[in-house]
Amino acid sequence: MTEIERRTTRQRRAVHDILQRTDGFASAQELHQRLRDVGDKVGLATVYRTLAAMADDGEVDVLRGEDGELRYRRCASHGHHHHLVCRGCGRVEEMIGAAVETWAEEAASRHGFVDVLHTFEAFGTCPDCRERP
Amino acid sequence: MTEIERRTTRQRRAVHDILQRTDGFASAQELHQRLRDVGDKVGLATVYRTLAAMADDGEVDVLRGEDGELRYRRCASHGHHHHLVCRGCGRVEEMIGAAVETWAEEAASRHGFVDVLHTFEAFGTCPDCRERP
DNA sequence: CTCTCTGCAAAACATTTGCAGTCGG
DNA sequence: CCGACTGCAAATGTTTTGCAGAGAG
Repeated sequence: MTEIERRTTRQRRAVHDILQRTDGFASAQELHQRLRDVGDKVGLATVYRTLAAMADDGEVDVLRGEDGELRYRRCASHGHHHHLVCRGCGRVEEMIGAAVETWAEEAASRHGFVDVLHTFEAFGTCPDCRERP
Repeated sequence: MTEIERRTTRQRRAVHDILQRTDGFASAQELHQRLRDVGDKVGLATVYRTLAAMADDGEVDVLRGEDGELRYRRCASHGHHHHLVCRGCGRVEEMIGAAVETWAEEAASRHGFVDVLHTFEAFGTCPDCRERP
């Protein structure tokens, strides 16, 4: 799946563009719908394949929502960081904290684990959505 | 879904028991299979419904595997904690650290978010599995 | 008795895959 | 031209749901 030649196609560009115009995370389904709304006809399967490829190449961030759905986002800050996602509007705040990283690494090595990757996601209600539920 | 009366049935007990005899996390599918192996006939749907109810009542820990599958475990330590799961054998180590909690809460309130829940999962390779890949 | 629980089959969903046709380089 | 890319439909795999009957209290 990795290190394969990628061609530049209309649909590839379309997915890339829609991702560029989208703040926060969006699922493949949502992106497909959004493309459809804009008039770009791209097959759902292609959206999935393209996103998978982009994620593979590290061009997009991926996270799994509370419901298990995969969500993608244009990769802005390339460093390792985590997210605070609003349940209501999907707005995303970034959380950067060396503390967690250190803690995770320390705990991992204490148990002798290697190749450890971790995910941290926080879901809550943002100020705006709190006012009008 | 919450605060509903729960009845004590054979299948309820069966699920509870199998969970009790299982170390680490297991998916609903796995538990259902295990029940079948033991001779306890319980419908798959019932396993799902029961696990959901138990999770709802805080009787079991729930975590979503890397593949998005939900996995359940008998709730040992009732406090809030996180997991270090071995990709190879599924072995689970618990990680307790006030630091993360504090950090998460602090970050959440800094952004004005409320009702914030967070998940942290670490996946790696344990010492045993490292030796024989 | 009453109301929750169960089983089974069907449905709902997100995601993947097989294939024949398309098209970038 | 060649092989990667696409669309569509069909397949997967997990989780949910509808409904009639069973059983706990």
